[in-house]
Amino acid sequence: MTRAGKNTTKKIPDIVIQERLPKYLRALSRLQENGAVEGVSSDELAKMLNCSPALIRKDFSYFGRFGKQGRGYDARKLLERLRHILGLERQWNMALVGVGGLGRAILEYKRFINQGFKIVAAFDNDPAKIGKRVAKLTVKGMNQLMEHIQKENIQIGIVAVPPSEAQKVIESLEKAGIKAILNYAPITPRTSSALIMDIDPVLKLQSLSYFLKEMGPPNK
Amino acid sequence: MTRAGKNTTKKIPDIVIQERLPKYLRALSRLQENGAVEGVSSDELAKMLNCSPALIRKDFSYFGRFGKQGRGYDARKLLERLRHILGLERQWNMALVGVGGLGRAILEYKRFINQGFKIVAAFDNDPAKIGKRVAKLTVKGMNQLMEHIQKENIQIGIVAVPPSEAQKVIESLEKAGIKAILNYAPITPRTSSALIMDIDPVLKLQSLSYFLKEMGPPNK
DNA sequence: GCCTGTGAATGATTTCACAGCA
DNA sequence: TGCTGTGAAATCATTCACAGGC
Repeated sequence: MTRAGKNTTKKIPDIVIQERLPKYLRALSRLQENGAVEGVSSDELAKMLNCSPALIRKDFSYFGRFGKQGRGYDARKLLERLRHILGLERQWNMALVGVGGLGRAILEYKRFINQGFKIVAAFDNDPAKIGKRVAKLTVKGMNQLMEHIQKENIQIGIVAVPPSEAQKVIESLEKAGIKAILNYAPITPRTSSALIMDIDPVLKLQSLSYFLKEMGPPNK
Repeated sequence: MTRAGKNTTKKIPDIVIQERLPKYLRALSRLQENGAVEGVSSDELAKMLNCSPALIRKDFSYFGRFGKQGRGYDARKLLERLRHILGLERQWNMALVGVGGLGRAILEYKRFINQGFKIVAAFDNDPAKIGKRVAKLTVKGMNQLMEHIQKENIQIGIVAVPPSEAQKVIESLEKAGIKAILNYAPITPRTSSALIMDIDPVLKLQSLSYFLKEMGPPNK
C-alpha cells in the first residue's frame, strides 16, 4: 500500500537538522535584513554557506519541493518553510541552572529572546544566591526545579554549573521531565532520554591550536 | 623509497581534529582531576564519550601506537600525548574584537586562561569604549589592530561584534596576519586564508526545537 | 536557457572482526 | 586472557549528472 504520491520518506541525516538547516535559516534571515531579495538560487546560497549547491538542494528535498525550476527559491517562503520545519513558530521556555559568571552572561544574552527562546527561571544550589534577583528573575533553589518546570511550562534546560556538578544537574533535569538540554559545562554527559547539545569554546580553540601548529611559523 | 618503519601516513579525517581529540583530552583531564587512574581502556573511554571503542582506537592510530595490548592506555601518558598532538604545550595569545556584552563575558571567562589561551588585547570601533579598561585590558581602536597583533605576538582572533560588522572584522584580522579565528557572530563568514570556528548557541537551540516538536507533547 | 530535484556514483567515516602482543 | 591496532566490510554523506518543468 503506497502513500499518496511523492511521500519518499528517506532517512534525514542528523547533520542536516543539527547543523545545516539552522545555518540556512540564519543566512536567509541575514539576506532579509539587508535589502530583501525576491528569489535565491541554490548556487547563491551555496556561496554564502561555503558548501555545494547540490548539498543544499538535497537537504531541502528531504522536506518537499520548495523551489521552481529555472527560477530558484522564493526567499521569503523558504524562510517561513524552514522556520516551520524547525518548530520555530512558537516560543520555547527555558530554565537556567547555575548562576555564576557564565550563567549571568547567558541570562543577559539578547539573541535568545529575540529568536523565541526565553529563559523563564534560574536555579542554583548556593544559599547565598537563592532569593537574589538576576536579570529580572529570582534565583530558586534546586529543590524547586520540578515544581517550576511544570508550572512554567519549561521545555529546555541550560546547564552552566561546574563540571563536577553537571552530570547530577542533568539527571535532575531529566527527572523533572526535561527532554532537551543546552550544556555549557565542559563534560560529555550521559543522558537517559533527553537530547543534549554541548557548547565548549575551549574545544574549538584546541583544534585551532592543532592547525596553527601544523602550519608552523609564518615565515622562515 | 619508504620512510623508516611505520609511518603509515593516512589522511586524518577533519572530524578527528575538530571534534574528537579535544573531547578525549577533556575526558582524560576529568579522570585525572577525580582520583587519578593508572590505566584506561578504549572501552572505558568509549563509555565516557558515548562512542564505540573501535572509533577511539582508530583515531589514536592515526598518530601512533599509544596503548599496550591486554593492558589499555596509560592515562597520564595518553593525556600528555594528546596535549602534544594538539599543540597545547605552549600559551596562545588572542585578540578580542568587540567589547559589548558578549565581548565582556568572553574576557571574563576563566577557562580560556586556565587552558593556556590568553586574551592579551581588546579592540572596538566605538570611540566611547576606546581607552576604557575592561578586565585589566585597555580597549584599543581598530586602527591599532595590526600593530598590536605583531607587537604582542597574537595568533588567534575572537570576533564578538554584531553580524553586520563581522565579515569586515574578519577580513581585518586576516590582513593583520591572523590565521585562526573563533567567531561568535551569527554569520557564516568567508575567509581567504584563516581557519574559522563558529559558535552560535541559537543554532543548537533551533535544532533542539526540531526534536522537541518531532516527539510531540509529553502525553495525550 | 535556467535551475530544481534526484537516482546513481563516488567518497568518507565507522564498525567489524581478528591477528598478535603483554 | 584481555585489549590494542588495523585491514576489510559496511554504512553514511556528498557530489555528479541529467531529466524535466518553468
